[in-house]
Amino acid sequence: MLTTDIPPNQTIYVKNLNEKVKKEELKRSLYALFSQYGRILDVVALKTAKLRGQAWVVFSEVTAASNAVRQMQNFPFYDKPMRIQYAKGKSDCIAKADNTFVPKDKRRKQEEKTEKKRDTPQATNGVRTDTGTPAAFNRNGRPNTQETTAPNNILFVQNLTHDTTEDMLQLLFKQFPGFKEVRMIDAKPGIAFVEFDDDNQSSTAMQSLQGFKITPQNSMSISYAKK
DNA sequence: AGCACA
Repeated sequence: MLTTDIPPNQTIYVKNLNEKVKKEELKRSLYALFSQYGRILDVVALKTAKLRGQAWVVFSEVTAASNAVRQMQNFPFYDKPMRIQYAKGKSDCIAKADNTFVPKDKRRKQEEKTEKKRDTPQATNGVRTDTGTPAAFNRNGRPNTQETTAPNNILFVQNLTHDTTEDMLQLLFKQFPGFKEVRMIDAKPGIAFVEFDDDNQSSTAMQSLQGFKITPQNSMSISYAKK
């Protein structure tokens, strides 16, 4: 059968990643790309011989991971189709929240005595049933700080981190119909122009990605470019 | 291909 023999996990295991991409950029892009499926608690990527080309993305909910596994399967990411599965084990950041974390030197046997689970763990009260939620849904609760610039098929993106690349933005914007290209200016880091075929398509992308957190602390600000 | 927490 397919690679579905691994039980669901709130962490996804992503492989076939482009190994030329630097680790920090890779993590940032994965964060940006997968944020549309839910809250991301951690992204782990190592560049060791054994672990390059792979990454783990930890979601706060299993349902988010499930949607990501299905919907982003084979997504062309830095020119290579992503292969996504559930992770085999539990991420450390989850184990720490669980109180089941054991430092790495003691992991030779994880034989657990199947001790009684408490009925009231702390973080299972807000289960979200987001099946069928469309992709590229941004859940920042901020009001729309709409500029008064007239609609334009070209968008003006601000508040990017200075190491944001055209490739990273392309990954985000090309999900929307009518996408043409991303342009950045070396002399002006932190901003970008994104072109669509027409005003309606640019507007749709703008509304979906407005305030999108490109990192946990940087939200993109999008307006129409001036003519 | 490769399942870790530099």
